[in-house]
Amino acid sequence: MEKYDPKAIETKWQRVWEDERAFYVPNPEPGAEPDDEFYMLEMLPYPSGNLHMGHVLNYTLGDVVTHFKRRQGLNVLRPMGYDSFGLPAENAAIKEGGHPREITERNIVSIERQMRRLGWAIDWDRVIAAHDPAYYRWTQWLFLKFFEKGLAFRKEAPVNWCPNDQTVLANEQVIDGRCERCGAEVEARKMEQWFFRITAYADALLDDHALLDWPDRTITIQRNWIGRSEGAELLFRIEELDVDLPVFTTRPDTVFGATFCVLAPEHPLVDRLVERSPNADELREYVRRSMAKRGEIRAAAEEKTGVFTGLYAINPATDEPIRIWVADYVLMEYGTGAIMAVPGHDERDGEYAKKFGLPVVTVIDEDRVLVNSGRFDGLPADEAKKAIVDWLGEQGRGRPAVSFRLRDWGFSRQRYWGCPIPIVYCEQCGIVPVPEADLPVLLPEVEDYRPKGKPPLASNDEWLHVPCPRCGGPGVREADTMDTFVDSSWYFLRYVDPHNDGAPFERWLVDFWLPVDQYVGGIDHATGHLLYSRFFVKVLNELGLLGFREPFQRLFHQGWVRQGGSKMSKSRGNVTAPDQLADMYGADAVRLYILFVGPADQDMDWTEEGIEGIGRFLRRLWRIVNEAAGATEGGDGGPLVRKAHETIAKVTDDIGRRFVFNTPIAAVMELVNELGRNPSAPGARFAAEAAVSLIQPYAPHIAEELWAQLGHERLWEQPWPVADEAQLERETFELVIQVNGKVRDRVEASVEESEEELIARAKQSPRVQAQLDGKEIRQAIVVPRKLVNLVV
RNA sequence: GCCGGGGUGGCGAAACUGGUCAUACGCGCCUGACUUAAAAUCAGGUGUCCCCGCUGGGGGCGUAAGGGUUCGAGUCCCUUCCCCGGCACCA
Repeated sequence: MEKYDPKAIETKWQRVWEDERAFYVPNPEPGAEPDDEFYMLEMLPYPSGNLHMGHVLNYTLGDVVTHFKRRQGLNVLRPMGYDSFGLPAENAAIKEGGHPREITERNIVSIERQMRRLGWAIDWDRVIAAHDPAYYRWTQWLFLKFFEKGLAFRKEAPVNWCPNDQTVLANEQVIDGRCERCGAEVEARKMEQWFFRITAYADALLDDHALLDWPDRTITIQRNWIGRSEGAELLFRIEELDVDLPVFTTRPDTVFGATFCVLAPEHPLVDRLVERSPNADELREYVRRSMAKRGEIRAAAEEKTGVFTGLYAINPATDEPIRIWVADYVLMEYGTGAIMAVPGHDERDGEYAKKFGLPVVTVIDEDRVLVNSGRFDGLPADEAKKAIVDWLGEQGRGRPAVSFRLRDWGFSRQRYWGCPIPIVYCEQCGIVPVPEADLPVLLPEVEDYRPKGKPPLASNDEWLHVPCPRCGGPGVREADTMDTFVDSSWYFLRYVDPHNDGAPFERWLVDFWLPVDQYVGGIDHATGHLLYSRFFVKVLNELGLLGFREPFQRLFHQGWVRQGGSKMSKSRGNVTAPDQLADMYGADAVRLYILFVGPADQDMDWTEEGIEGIGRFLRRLWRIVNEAAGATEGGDGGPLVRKAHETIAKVTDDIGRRFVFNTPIAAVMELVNELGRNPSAPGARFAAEAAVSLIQPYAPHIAEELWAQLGHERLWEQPWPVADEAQLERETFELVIQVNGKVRDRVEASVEESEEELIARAKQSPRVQAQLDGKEIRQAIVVPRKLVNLVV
């Protein structure tokens, strides 16, 4: 028997698979109907130079499912790509020199080598990269479709502005309110930006959760993020301005208790209020200061602030004049940017009223019934909501309304390394889309990636100034780039048709493969990528580009693999990179270990303690299977054969139904241990074959080699084993005998025995008799094929 | 504060719909075999307390804490404590 040499075996089989194109998946012939196709997808990596253990967990898990489903006879699409635009490469270029493209492409080469080293079954013909013009051409094309529909648009919105670097910062670049690079305090600034109108899909995004087989917590996170609130919009008349001020409330039942109104400092009516206000100077100063503060700073304020405008609005329920205030605890982004304040029943309003000495009226008593509410007195609060809105509605002073917390998706980035936005600004024509025929708008070369008050792309004058596509007059290109989440909102569609240069994808191909049958990725994308992609698919569906409404049918979140910071890794020194670990123990050991160490959906602190044990297991497997290879075929029945069938059933159920990945490994270990104890028992060969076959999705290299030593070929395409029900059937079982719920004895019993016979046997047990000690048996519970419980 | 997830041996964790002395599988540790020795490998042991006629056998207690439901609870219900994650002036 040769020694187990993981490196040699792994190189050998990886070459065989590549030569045979074992895991390349051709597209169907046109007209093919979806039947046995299965789309397995893991979130694509950002190509940093190195794989980390989180990647290894993510992609090994996907790999196990891929092999499992393939061997169950499904046609499995399992592609890979790179989310290759984005800040890290750009920051590296700024810091160390070089071009973000060179850095990115070097990293892609490196990360792909590491992926191949781990032996993942990937269709490398379908690789895509966000920064490849052949890809981002279609990102731009899709943008144009959204633009035509009015779903991509420009509007003014507050952004993070670093006064020192003269640039807009992404939220991720603001650390504790300061610029991550220079440390200057970041300001809020209003700028015109590009947005996707995701808010128009808020209800669809909520409703279609019903179509998904997703974890509850993810759906809950999305639901909270979208934040649908039902209530009413009520009109508070401001006579001095001759306008009706609309306010949104979820508590129209408390309108009789609305004793003042508050406007956000950004509210469009504020300017007009200032004009009329006796407090104009104070008000103007307050508005100026609040608007320079970012939202988080405002939210963190310990005490509420605000200024009385000196003007009044009419409460539509009481017809009483109430004071109008401007205060920054009211947010312009939510509802109408103005509220009716009900200090008696809203904590925040109450706090405010207390500070400024404003009147407080209680309108709901302890029985949740209305008081001080005129004709509505005595009505239960939940009934009053509708009644009051109806009543105000009849007078034209209110209507039912729904408010969302979800905001439109701002995707302008004043950065270099991203997808250019295909727009030209023309003095005559305004915002003009670049014609489809002129795509892609290639990312221009620039001298300096640092944004200096204008986006880096704008520093290339030659690129920036182009004739207007519509009138031919002087035009200026959009110099912002797109958020990288745009790139990743449709990549899963491109995989099915990655080389198409006439369209982003063929509709029949996406309709054939999608929705994704199993998606695997981190839960950190719950309110980002997973929401954006759903939005994209809904829009593309409406555009007739595809025939489904949801991209990801089933979703699984792998846990976080934490590294560093923990006691363990500090005391143990540096953490080894996955490919180094593969060189030390073999790829199979790394793959097994990351899945064996705990449940895949649970966070873990990375430790290398224990990978030795996997190494031992693989060497033992190698030895024991080699020995069993000499055993004769056949051997029906017997404990070893039964154990093998039980293991087949367990592993199949765990991966297929329960979607758990650590316990199948333990089950195969048990089988191998049993086989090791009985190397020449009947069925040894069968047990060895089962063990090898079952471990193949986890450790495909050693499995393939051992399969060959067992005299077979091409395990990767062998049908997944099926447990023989007949072999699982038992004639006898171990009867557990309990007295008052405590196990007292266990005896062998036949499955044929009746309840009475089992009870009789229980009573006969000497150990039971000792417990009974002459006491009267009041009841006997029998669980068929399991136990008898005697109650005394 | 709100929402979600979780607390099981020295450690990572099993126990899937309440039903086989809870702790499978692995790590670590202990003992033994092989060896001049060590490593590797192999075999055995490893919750806790107690009892006995003590190379064996028996019993009590144990799944964050307390209570409940049940013939039977790690699993279901209630209360409390702790940890992790998300959201957080959203009217």
